[in-house]
Amino acid sequence: MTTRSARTAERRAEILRAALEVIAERGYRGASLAAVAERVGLTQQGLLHHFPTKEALLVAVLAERDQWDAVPGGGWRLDLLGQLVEYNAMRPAIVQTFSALLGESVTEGHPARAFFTERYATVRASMAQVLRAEYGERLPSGLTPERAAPLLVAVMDGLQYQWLLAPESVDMPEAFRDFLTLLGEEPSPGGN
Amino acid sequence: MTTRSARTAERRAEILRAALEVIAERGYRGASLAAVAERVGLTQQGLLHHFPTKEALLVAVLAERDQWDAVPGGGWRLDLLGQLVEYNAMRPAIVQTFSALLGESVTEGHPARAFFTERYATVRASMAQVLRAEYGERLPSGLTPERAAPLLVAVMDGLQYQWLLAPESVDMPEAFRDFLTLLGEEPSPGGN
DNA sequence: ATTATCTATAGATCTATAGATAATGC
DNA sequence: ATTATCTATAGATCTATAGATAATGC
Repeated sequence: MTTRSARTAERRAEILRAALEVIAERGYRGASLAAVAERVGLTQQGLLHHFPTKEALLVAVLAERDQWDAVPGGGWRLDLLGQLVEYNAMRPAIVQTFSALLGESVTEGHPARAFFTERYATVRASMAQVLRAEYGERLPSGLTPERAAPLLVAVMDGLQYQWLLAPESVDMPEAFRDFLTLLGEEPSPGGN
Repeated sequence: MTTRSARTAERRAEILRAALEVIAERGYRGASLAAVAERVGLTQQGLLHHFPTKEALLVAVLAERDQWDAVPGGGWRLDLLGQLVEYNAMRPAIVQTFSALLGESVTEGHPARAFFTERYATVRASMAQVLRAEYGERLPSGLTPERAAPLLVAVMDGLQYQWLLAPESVDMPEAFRDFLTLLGEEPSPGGN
């Protein structure tokens, strides 16, 4: 890696960071190239030197996320998911970016649609594996890992929206732990 | 109600229907007044006679939804929620409109933000009441109705996104019933 | 009279392309 | 030589306002 390409990589990283912020604030459709460029001290045309189209910029943002989510060594363990949610609760900008993109992605012809469709298929399969590793073929509730996985994913996403809209009212990590309890633990024997 | 205002009301209803469709396809930021107008056979300026600004049109769409959700006679019962989800599974356009709007609403200065913030506070409180009516102060899992309510809401929203992105892969009503099982039923005694 | 709708248009944006200039690395 | 960045600009949109005309109801 020459000095030159290292600088390019650095510049691209700056641009991606700025794009992430602007998308969090305005969504992808509302994020103008000029706004992203301004945040890194470039003109809009200067930015287009690094990413030839707006869509290429989005794809790069999404690709970075994918890398970010991949856990070295293979899979998640169930008890680490709670920590992931705690980590997310400290990074509202990232959560907001991807919540906004997910929302937009269900509209027709959105450039992130294929990304999210594939991603959710992968994440459901991966969560099913995590649940199987923890509980075997049946969770305590009787659900199979494949049936429980979409619920696990749905709770994570749904809580993010509620939390973004009312962070003081929704304790996202606590709520997620509650869900894990629901999935795996018996009612406390002394309960009413 | 005079004939005149009845016609006006009809026209407004047509416009709202068209706006719902266009928002489902493009989101609010991507929905142009011209596209909505064209769908009802009006010019963009003709549309603005009925709704003076784009934001006023959005507010009217949201207000209609509120009315639509309100259950006559007060509250939901837990077993009716499953039917609501089944009904939604037959109306992808409406689900898509509100999923797109929810996603956009977390961005800054979005005109639907206050609506969703208030709505979720209300819906959480309402779901807590439903759960209390069904289970009393503790669900079988030991959770209080107030702790379980955000999870119930999160599952409904999260499943909608997964279903919109992959309707063949995600059986939304079934998944929601699974969640109700998780909330309320003991593991089958004969389970492993 | 009032309501509904249209034509014309101002004033902002937005993405992307063309082509020039400055900076960097061999 | 190549890379980074800029100025200039084409070509589409978009929202909203102004003011005219057509249709409707008293």
